[in-house]
Amino acid sequence: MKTTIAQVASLADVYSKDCPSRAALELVASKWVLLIIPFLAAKPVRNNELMRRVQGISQKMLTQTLRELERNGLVARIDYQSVPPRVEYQLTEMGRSLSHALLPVDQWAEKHHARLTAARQAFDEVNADPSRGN
Amino acid sequence: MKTTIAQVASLADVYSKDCPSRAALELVASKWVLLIIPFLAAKPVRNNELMRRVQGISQKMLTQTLRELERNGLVARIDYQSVPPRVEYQLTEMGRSLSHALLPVDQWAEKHHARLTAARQAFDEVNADPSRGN
DNA sequence: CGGTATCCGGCCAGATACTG
DNA sequence: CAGTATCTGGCCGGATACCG
Repeated sequence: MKTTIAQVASLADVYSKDCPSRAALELVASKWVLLIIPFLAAKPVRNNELMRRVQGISQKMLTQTLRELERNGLVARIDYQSVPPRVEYQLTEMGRSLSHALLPVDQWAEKHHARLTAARQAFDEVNADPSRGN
Repeated sequence: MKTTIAQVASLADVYSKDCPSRAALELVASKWVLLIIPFLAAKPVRNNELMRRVQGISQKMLTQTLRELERNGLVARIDYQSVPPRVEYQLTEMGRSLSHALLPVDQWAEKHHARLTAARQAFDEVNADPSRGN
């Protein structure tokens, strides 16, 4: 698997300022989307479990993200109309196709984060504030 | 190619609030990174060409994004020290591995944007502001 | 050409309180 | 349990002007 010039050349729309595919890209360019979509790929999940498993997300951001994903047809919201309330979120078919694209990104982050940190530290050391003078 | 439960279960760190891999994910969760990294995969590119091809980006955001990618070891900045100035940006090996993960996301956006738009319009119609009352 | 520096409005997102 | 409503500070990013 190698990125070829032909593959990149095949991309055109996303580089166009006003193409709707740019909007699609911006929808996906979100850390919460990057976490939630692959998480839903395993099984339908309730609001509460997402709150616990996607650490650091607030109820507000969770609802907001899920709503936006539902609005764009990526996630289906299943309300069981029961008491106490029970709501499940699951991927649509289009959502599943997205999870196939996003999972490798998450895996990449887990695999390379140590090298990123090392590179960052090296860079910051070389470019340390010269006004301190040493 | 199908996303399995095992694959998602293999992800752990990114869902942890304080793991560095979360920071790695947030670095990538940017529309400009999503556009610039795959674009550099084809060949080394100059600042000026990026400005023209990545439509809508400002000089400020371009420099800021490239600097952050360079800092994290994903992009190398080649300054030819010539007059007039000539600077090229190219992917490092780690940057190339990232482009392999990001290209499918861009392709997904181009392929599905029409369905996203359609879903959004349908959703907004059903959930139209009820206070208007009809 | 390839950047910096500075200003500033707008929206993002956290905190908090409340609801069916 | 699964949300909504409201307030607010912070920072993101566009616009503009300047520099080697």
